[in-house]
Amino acid sequence: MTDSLDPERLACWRAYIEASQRLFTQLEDDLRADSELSFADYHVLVLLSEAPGQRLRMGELAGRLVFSPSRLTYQISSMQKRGLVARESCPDDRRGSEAVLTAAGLLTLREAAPHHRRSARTHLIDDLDDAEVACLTRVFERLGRRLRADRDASSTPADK
Amino acid sequence: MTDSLDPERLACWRAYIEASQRLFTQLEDDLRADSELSFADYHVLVLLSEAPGQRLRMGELAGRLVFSPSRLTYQISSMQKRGLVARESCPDDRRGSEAVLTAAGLLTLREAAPHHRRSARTHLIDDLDDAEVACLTRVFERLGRRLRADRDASSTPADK
DNA sequence: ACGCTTTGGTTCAGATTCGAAAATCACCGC
DNA sequence: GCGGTGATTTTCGAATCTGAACCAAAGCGT
Repeated sequence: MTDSLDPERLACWRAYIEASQRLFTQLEDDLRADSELSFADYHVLVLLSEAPGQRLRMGELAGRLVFSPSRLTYQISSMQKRGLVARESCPDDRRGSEAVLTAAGLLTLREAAPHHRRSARTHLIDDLDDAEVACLTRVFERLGRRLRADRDASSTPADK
Repeated sequence: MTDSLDPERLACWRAYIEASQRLFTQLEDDLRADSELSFADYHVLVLLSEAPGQRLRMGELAGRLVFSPSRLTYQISSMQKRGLVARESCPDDRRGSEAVLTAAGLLTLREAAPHHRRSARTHLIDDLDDAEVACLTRVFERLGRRLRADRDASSTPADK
């Protein structure tokens, strides 16, 4: 009762949820249509390609992808089988390992990128005016920061 | 090259993708923490509870949930096992069947709703000012309409 | 009424995902 | 240096999801 949403905000919430789910599935479909990559595959390739040395620790990658640890293991194994990434054990910390982008992976990414960008643009980006871009950026960067903080806080219960 | 995104829009895109993924997983976790429902379960219950007669055709449900047909079958079967919904064959069209909300399902929904609303509010909604709500609503309703239209168009290739 | 195509749903096999427990190694104080 | 504690990743089993094949009923033309 006391915590019901007013109609405007309820409509906002629902529109966001539904459209986002549609958009994510559409992006998946597009990506699979003109490359051999899933959205997750693509995202991994992008992150690695931008990382120094084109390599990242598993934990770091999982954090940025918002993947559970076990999902990341499966994901990387799958990409490893297809030759897109390699797994190397970390020199500094022998507990950890890191994913490294291969030449084939980079090539695949360069191949897929234009298609994906086009897909992102036609489905959402080109349809936004400057004010909307500014608004979305502000909202979602704030949201991302907060959710990241929440997660860190709950994993580190250094409270009180 | 010619289709690269300017930095503002790239940042916008990435912030949206990452924050949304975080938000969706957070909502799942919250929901599971204080009820026995997944986000999909909850969504099904909401749609049924608002439908006339608290019943919906499978196809209709699949369309609104953005689920593949087989996924919906699985989803409903699972909820049926738990007594949240019942399956009845449609009188008008004997091919079809419809999902009906049970008393237990309605009760479960009423139980879970306040928690979920609270979660939606603390993670996103309460953090938005009125202008942002208006902006998001406008953007995502437009996006939803367009994606729905795209999908209908591709399934009905009544072109030319 | 009879074939043919289409539509609404399900089933099945296989791929993907998750959570929990285990394995591996690092770090710290003694 | 040794045992305890913590961090990082993998393994394992169960749950979920997908696409393709399938079935039964409806629609349509003849």
